Parts: sequence; C-alpha cells; structure tokens
Amino acid sequence: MPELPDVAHLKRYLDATALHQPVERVDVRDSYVLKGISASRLREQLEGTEIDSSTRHGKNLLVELTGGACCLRLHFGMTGSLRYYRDDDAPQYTRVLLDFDNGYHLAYVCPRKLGRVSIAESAEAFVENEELGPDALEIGRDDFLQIMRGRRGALKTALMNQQVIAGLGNVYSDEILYQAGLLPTRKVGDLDEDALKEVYRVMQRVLKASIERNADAEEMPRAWLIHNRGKGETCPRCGTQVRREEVSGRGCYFCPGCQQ
DNA sequence: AGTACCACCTGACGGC
DNA sequence: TGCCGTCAGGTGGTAC
Repeated sequence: MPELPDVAHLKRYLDATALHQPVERVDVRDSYVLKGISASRLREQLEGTEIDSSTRHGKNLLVELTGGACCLRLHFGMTGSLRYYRDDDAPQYTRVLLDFDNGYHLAYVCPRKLGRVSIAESAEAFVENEELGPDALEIGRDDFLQIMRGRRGALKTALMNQQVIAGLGNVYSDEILYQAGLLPTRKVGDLDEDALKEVYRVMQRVLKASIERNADAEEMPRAWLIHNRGKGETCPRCGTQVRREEVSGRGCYFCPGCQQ
C-alpha cells in the first residue's frame, strides 16, 4: 500500500532506470486511471520528451519532463507500482506503458485502479491545486505544531488527511501512534505541546527508518506494530492482544496497553 | 472550514 | 471444487 516510504522507493527506482531516454510511444491500456486528461492528450504530452528528474510530494511521484513544459503525476493508490523491463510482455495490470527508444519500457501497474495518472504544469502547481499539506518528511517541527494546533478531530484522522500533512496512510499512521504511545482516537486539541513534539519526532524516525529499508515491511524492526496487523496478534512490547477498531473508516490497529 | 461517511475498484481469503 | 461474501485502503464527493 504505497504510502510515503513506498513512493520514495519508487522514486529511487524511476531515477535509477528511466531517466534521459526519449519516450517513443505511450500506450494507455486503461484510461480509468487517467484524471483530467484523455489518453490521446497524454500521448501528445509525453511522446518525444524525456524524463528529466523526479520529485515526490506525499504519496505522489512528480516526473519532470524535458523542457519543463509539464510534469507527469503518478499516484499509486493502494496497489500501484512501477516496472522497468525489456521483455516483450507488459506486466499484468499495466494501465499505462511508456516505450523508450532503447527498447526498454516503463509500466505503471495498478491492479485495483485506485491510483491516478495526470499532467500538471509543475510539481509546485500540482501541490497547490490539490491543496496538499506539507510533505510529512520535509515539514519542520514548528510548522507541524502550528498545523496541528486548533484541530478538533482524532489524531489519526489528522495524520491521514493529505490536506493537513501529505504522505501518511493507514499503516504508517498506526505505526507512528503506536510508537508515540497515543491512542488513534485521541483528540488533537487535547494533546499538549510535548505530546505533539513526540508525534513529530516519532513520525520522522519511522519514515526515515522505513525508507532506509526500501519500505519493505518484512525488514522493519521486530518491535514495530506493522508485523502484528491481524486478528489475534499481540503487542511486540507488552504482549497485550492488539485491538482493531474502525477509525475514520479504516481498520485501525493499536495496543490498548501501550497507547493512552 | 473542518469533519464524517460512503462509493469506487478488484484480488485475496475464508466459509460452506 | 467452486461459489459467495467480506476485507483491504487512498481518494473524491457529499452531507453535516
């Protein structure tokens, strides 16, 4: 489920494979994933350009094209990914396919079609138009405190709201709250400054640690809750049975012993 | 403005 | 074996 660390990994993958090669052809295999642009327009915009560089904002990968004329935005929903390959057959569930003139291909793969592909003027314009909050990894502590101050709803809801902070989804918001020792349903407004500082500190630590491990859940430290998302699982710290509750419409896991 | 809730999509999985 | 219901979860729209 691509959240910030997963998209950071996909960015590294893109940067290591697909830069600076002329895009010969664009094949839109399922236009359902296109947002605000037709398949033919997307082809016009991309064919003949090269991928210059990429940036990431929250869960979005923003691919800068030569000339700076426009920017390809890739969002991966829950099951999306990229694959660079040379074989003849595109991977299953390829929705958009770029063919480079060196014989390689870049496939945007998205089985459940919850991802989105669009074109923006620039990365900055995209973030502004979507009214995304600051990136969860880039935001400074003081800005974080300011953004959270005065919020009324649940802590988990605020962390997952991309317009508040961009990048956290269900799994990482659970992990951060677990490691910060706070229940997901705690009201943001009830937390004192020290508690919010701790959330910020843990958020940075968790995101960085995950990116270092290529967002591979299996590689995360044993003490992380990410390994125990399931019924009947127990807390890696205290052994209490992990609880699952619906919070802001999502299956939320937490330890009633460690989180208050 | 901020919050809550449902629909969208489809593979995986469990029950029978 | 195969059918069917449920779950997963990031987003967008709507209602409050």
